[in-house]
Amino acid sequence: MVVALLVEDDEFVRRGMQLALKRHGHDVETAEDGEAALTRFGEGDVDVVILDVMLPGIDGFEVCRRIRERAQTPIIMLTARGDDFDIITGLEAGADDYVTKPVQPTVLDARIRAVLRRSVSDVDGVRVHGGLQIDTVSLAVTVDGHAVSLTPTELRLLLTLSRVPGRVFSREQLLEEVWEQGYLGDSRLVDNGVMRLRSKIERDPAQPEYVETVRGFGYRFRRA
Amino acid sequence: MVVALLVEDDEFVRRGMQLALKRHGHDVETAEDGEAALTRFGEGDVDVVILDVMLPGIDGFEVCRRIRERAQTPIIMLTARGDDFDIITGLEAGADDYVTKPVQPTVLDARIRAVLRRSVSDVDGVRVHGGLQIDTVSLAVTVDGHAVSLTPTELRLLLTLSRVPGRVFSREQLLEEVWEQGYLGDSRLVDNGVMRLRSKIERDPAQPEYVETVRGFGYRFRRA
DNA sequence: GGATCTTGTGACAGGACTGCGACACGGCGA
DNA sequence: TCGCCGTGTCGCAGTCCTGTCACAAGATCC
Repeated sequence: MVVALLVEDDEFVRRGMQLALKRHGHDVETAEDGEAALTRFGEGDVDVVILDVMLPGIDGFEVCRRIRERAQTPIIMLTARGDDFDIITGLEAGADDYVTKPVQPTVLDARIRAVLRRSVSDVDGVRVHGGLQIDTVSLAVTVDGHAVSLTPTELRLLLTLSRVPGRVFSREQLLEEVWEQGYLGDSRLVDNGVMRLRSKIERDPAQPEYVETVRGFGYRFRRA
Repeated sequence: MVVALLVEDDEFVRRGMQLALKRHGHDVETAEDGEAALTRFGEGDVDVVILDVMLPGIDGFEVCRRIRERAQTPIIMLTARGDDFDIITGLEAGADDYVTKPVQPTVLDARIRAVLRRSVSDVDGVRVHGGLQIDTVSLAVTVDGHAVSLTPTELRLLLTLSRVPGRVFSREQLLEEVWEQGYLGDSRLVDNGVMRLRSKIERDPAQPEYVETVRGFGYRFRRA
């Protein structure tokens, strides 16, 4: 039985979704604001968090960040608009997925299953992709069994990209996430970072199998 | 031009809303009960359904469920004010949004646009149309199971067109949305873009099954 | 059937994007 | 202080993309 923590301030939406998710076989606990959510989360036993962005008090992004500080529990954000800004901010705050409201219970159920499936590959803090192993706790990286030594920037880049395999990250997003604080610098910086990372983890950097270029858009970590 | 199917039994309300929505630039077809709605829907070419809950015969929820069995077309429910039960039931039946009556035309128009923007068959970030799959997160496109490599412009074009299948996009609209910044260039540019896209995703570019030409108006993505 | 307008298609040159090497700067430990 | 390592920046070359033109093919209207 999956235990979901649903954080939503609108009582009717909360009730409705709780009901619907229970029908899909999940155990659903609820919280109506960020404080309550963090408290409940701290008590443990939560498998997945479904988090509304708009909350009274601490907003969803902040709740997301605080949860991420302590745990890798999957988080699905609920955003009201089809707004890309929300989505990007959410993913940057560490969310695993996002769903736009109003949401169909079946869709949400599918997302929950998808996100749980994905997080299984992250058991014990180790991400495995082919011959590449990333230990997100000890920060050790091995390729085909051989330990690789990455610099801090390379490591952050790899961790960021591999957090959501398959997702395309634009250079701007990577600058913000990896290099932090609105970097105005040349986005060639990202190219260089990628090149350096590839030279260490790819068997053949000219034919990368982990970090792919998506011409015109950015980079993505190849989905297994 | 967006085609809306308005299902409402009260003739006075129906006429009024039809008129108002037409003023907002939508093409509005009407049905006065569930039977008629399903029949009309089956004939195709409906972009969005506006569905009263209280209908003679088959009620709105049931109509909603039956439409959901065959299509992901967005559905906006009209419910009597303050009836929260309706809202939850509606969302569970697969509605995308709900509006309480009496409704202001501008509000309804805004909802229609919002619901269309949020897009139709975008579950799990994957749009599926026949043999064509578009993953809007990883930006991967496959045709009949084979991965296709699209250039940035081709991809933006495909994403734009497929966002609202069935809707006709004029060359000017495509120039704005795909090529961005008030492009003054030849609109033959769009033709060329479409040609290049077709050559990659269509089985027989001479008989396109995804990107259709609407002579004199522009292009549209065929509805599944 | 012919005139006219619209769309499809190939070719091509200019330009954008990316990979990559080189280099300088600054922090840090020896 | 020196040397090393990590990092940001620059420039260049190759590749791929794209805007434009010209013309063919097809649709539409009279």
